[in-house]
Amino acid sequence: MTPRTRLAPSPTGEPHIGNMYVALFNWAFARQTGGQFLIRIEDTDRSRFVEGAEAMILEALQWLGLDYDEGPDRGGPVGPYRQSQRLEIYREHADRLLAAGHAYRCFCTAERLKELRQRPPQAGQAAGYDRLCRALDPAESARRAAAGEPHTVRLAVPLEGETRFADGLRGEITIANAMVDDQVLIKSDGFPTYHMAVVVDDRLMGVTHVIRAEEWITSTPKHVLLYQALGWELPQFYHVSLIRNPDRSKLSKRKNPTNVLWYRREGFLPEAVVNYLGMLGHSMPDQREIFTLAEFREAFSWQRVNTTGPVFDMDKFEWLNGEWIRRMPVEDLAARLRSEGFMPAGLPDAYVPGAVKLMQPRLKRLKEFADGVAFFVSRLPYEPALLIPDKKGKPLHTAAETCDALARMRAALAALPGWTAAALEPGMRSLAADLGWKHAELYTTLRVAITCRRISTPLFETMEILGREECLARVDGAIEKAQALA
RNA sequence: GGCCCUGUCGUCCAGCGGUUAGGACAUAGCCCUCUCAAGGCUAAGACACGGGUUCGAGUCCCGUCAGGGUCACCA
Repeated sequence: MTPRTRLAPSPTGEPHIGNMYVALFNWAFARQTGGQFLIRIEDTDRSRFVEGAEAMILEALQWLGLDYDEGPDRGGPVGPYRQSQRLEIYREHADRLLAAGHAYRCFCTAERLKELRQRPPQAGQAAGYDRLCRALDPAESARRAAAGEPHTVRLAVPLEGETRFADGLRGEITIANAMVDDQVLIKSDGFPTYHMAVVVDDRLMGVTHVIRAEEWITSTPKHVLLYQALGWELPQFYHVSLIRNPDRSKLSKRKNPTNVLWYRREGFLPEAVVNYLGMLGHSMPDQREIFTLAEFREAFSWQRVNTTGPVFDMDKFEWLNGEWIRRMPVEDLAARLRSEGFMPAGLPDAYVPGAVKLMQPRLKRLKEFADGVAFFVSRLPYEPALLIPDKKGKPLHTAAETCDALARMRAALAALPGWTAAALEPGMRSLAADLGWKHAELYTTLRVAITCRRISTPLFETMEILGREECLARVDGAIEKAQALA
C-alpha cells in the first residue's frame, strides 16, 4: 500500500506559514514514496468559518508548488473533501460507538460545563468533564434524545490504564487514561468535533501517515482510543515541531508575520519559502542550505528531521531570498518581477534589462525593486544641498564650486565620443583631477544629479542605461538647483 | 499547576562513544570599491547543570533546571 498523507486545514483565516511547513513534510513524504497527498478542509466550526479562507489556502499551496492529488477543488475517490459535507458519515460512526458503549450522550448545559472548568484542578486528573451523564441509563438517554433534548455525544474514555502510540519522530508516547477527558465527539449542533472527524476521515480516506504539528500530541490518545473503539488499525503518527517566535513561543501573527501570502506580497520567492521551511528542523545529507523543492523531495528523510522547535529567523530568510534572487538569470528575474506585480508601471521597457541587472545583487525582497529604480522612472525631487559633497555633514566645496563642477561635467559629457560606462568613468575621473576634487567627491555630485540620491545603483552603468540625452537634462536640472544655492 | 514534548554558538543546522565540536545567518574587522549592495578573507561565539554507564560521553541512562505545547460543544 502506498502512503497517503494529508493536510487538514481549517478555513478560519489567512494561510499560516506553519500550515505550509506541515504541508511541505506531508508533500515531500508522499511524493518521494510515490504516494498521494490530499487536502481536506476541516470546516466543522461554523462560528470560526471565514469566507474565502479555503481559496487562499489552496492558492498558497499552488504558489509554493505543493501540488495535491485529491482535494475540495479537484475531487477524488473518497470525497467529499470538506467535513461540513460529511455530517452523515460522522453521525453513523457516532451511532456505532453509542451502540457499542464506547460513547454516551451528554445532556449537560454549557453553563454547567463552564462551572466545572472553574473548579480547581486535581493533580494527576484530567481537568475536564466530570462524566455525570456517563452514568445515565442508555434507554433513558435514547428517550431524551428522541424527545429532542439537546445533547452532545462523548467518548467513554477508559477510567484506568494508559494509552500508547508510536510516533515516527519521537518514539513511543504513553499517556495515562486518567489524563484524557471524555471528549465531545458530536456537538449539539450535530457537527462533529475535530477529534471525531479527523479519525473517521483519515480512516475512510485511507490516510496511512498522519503528519501534523506537535501541538496535537496530547490529544492523540483520544484519537487512538477512537481507532480502537471502531476496530481500526492505527495510522503512523509523526508530530513535527512547532515553528517558534524569537521568544520561543508558538509562532503567532502578533509577533511575526504568519500569512504566507504576506510573504508573497513582500516579494519573497516561493523557491525561497519552501527552501527556508525545508531547512527548519531538517537538514540535507550534504549540509547544503540552498536547495530546490525537487531536491528537498529527493533528500527528505525522517531520520534527518529534528524534534526541537526552530525559531523563525527573518534575517536568514531574507538572506536566502536574496540568494534565490541572485541565482536567477536576469531575464527570469525581470519576468518574475512582472508576474508578481513588482515592476513599476512607468519604467520604460528599454531600461528594464539594465535596471534589473543592477538591482539584482541589491535585493532581499522583490518589493524593494520599485524604490531602487524609482529614479529611472522619473526625475525625483531632492535637496539641492545633496549636490555638495561633504564629510560628516561638513561641506567640502562651496555651492559656487559645485555649480562650476557641474557645468564642467556637462560639457565633458556632451563631448564624450562614446556613451558607455567604460568611457564615462575615465572621463569623469580625469575631470576630477583637473578640478582638484577627489573623484569620489565628483561622483557624489554627479550621482545626485543623475539619480537624485546619495545612494544608488553604480553611477556610470546607470548613466549608460539612461542615455546621454536624459543624463544631460538631469545635469542641467542640477546646475539650476546649485545656482539657486549659490 | 497536572500531563506530554524538547534542551550543541544570539539564530538555523552538522555531530549518530574517541573531532583542535563543523557549516550557515546575524555581529565585528579587513580586502575589493564611485555610494549602497554583492563577493573574498579573518575574528568572536555553544555541548543547561548534576549524577551515573564506559578505558573514553555533546553523543547512552537517571535526576534537576529551563523552554515549549496541551488541558473547549476551536481546530
